[in-house]
Amino acid sequence: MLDLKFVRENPETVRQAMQKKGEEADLAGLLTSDRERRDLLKEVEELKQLRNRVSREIGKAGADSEYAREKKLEMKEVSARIKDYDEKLRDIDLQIEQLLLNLPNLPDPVVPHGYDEEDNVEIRAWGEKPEFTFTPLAHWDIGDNLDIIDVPRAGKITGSRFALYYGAGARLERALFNFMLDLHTNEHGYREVFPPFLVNAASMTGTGQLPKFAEDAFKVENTDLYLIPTAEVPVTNLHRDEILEGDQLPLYYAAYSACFRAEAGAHGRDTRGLIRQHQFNKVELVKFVKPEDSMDELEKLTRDAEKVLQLLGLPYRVMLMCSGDLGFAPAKKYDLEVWLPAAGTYREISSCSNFTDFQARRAGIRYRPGEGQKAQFVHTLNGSGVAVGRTVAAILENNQQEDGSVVIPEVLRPYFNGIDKIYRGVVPRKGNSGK
RNA sequence: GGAGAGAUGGCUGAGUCUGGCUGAAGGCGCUCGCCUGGAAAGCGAGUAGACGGGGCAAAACCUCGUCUCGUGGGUUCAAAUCCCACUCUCUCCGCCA
Repeated sequence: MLDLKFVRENPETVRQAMQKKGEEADLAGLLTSDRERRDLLKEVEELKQLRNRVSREIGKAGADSEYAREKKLEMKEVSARIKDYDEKLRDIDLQIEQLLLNLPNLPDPVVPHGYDEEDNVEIRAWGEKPEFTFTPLAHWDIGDNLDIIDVPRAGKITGSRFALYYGAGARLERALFNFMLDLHTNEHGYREVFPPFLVNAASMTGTGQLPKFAEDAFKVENTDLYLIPTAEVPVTNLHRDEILEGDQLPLYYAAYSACFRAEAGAHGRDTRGLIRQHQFNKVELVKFVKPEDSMDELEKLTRDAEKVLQLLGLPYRVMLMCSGDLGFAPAKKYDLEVWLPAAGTYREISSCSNFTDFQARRAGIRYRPGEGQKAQFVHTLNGSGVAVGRTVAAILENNQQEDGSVVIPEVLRPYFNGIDKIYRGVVPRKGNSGK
């Protein structure tokens, strides 16, 4: 959310930002309502001042005094008018709130102008794309051949865009999020959080999923609760409506969670495999920082996410999102894209964003820079560290061997009792060397 | 699910029965000052937020006003205080992984 005062004083800046991002919102309506609100406010406050003053005087003069009898009728009238104004004001406040919640964040000046993913800028790339002496299979075929991923039965149990894992596949999923959490908590200084997977509407509004993107979320019937689309939502809302002390910052959190997305509007896209599921696992990194540090913190956060892919030996590139692909809430965003050899493309596996004070203002997350100083909004950041399902896909595809087996990345082997390969029928239990 | 208790500032805690300069006593904490070689103790002063108007080029800040005692409504000239609904927390019982 943008500051209403800022919007009032810089409408042209806001208009340009919307245009750059390709977002639509009723800016003119907002400015009109704001003007109307301030006019109303002035009138009603004058009436309230009058009523307050007279009420005090009635109290002093005594409720049965001549003065009281005379003024009571008059004030009854005033109260009725106040009530009338207050109702109008409440309507317009609500209107302003909604309009404001639908204004996108301002893009950072360094964000390149562009319209879609074609205009994103590659910042750096890492790793060697594997060379195959055979035609590499897609991960869904590998998973099927190894009997570790079962899509048909997940479809029977639940529906499309779900998968279930067996044996080494399930172990791989679990090994990955354990590895990621271990890395970020042990090496990168994040505090582990295990959050609720259901959140209320206020939390969804705080991070920006609501009201604009309601159709992307699963809502639990007969409740106010939503399945989280990312751990970003519960973790960022940890400090909703709080004032943090300046010396507490920066705060780093790492959270594993399942993520649930309706994928409305993605019909027919990525229908096969693990790339686009209604439910997937992810380790999310969330930071609360001082405004002046947030751009540096975004760089560090991105590096922390990259480290996961580096240790897993997965080739990837870092893309700076152009204005048109930036999205609603971020001011600046990097995507990490992992190499998927079967399709011969890079696919997004992590998204690292600086939201500046956009979420903080929505969620009321502030900090006190120093003793006696006025509280101001923190900057929030988050990034996937990283999406687990897509990592499984990337490992299966990049590490596949001609005999159909898949080499387990070195750093994951401790989670596999030392087994170094997944092949059909392998059981990663203790004492099984995998030979 | 049944029964009961509660929600007040950064924290703690009065005020609610008996409505009226109470945005709210006291304590703790914090800030500044005095004291001290320095510190503790002691003493003095200060210490909520949001919104709108005015001062200011603007921020900080100053000033005036309005709102806020879980949330929303009602009664009243006037509500932390009375009435209703809801939310949340705690205790006991039941059920349950």
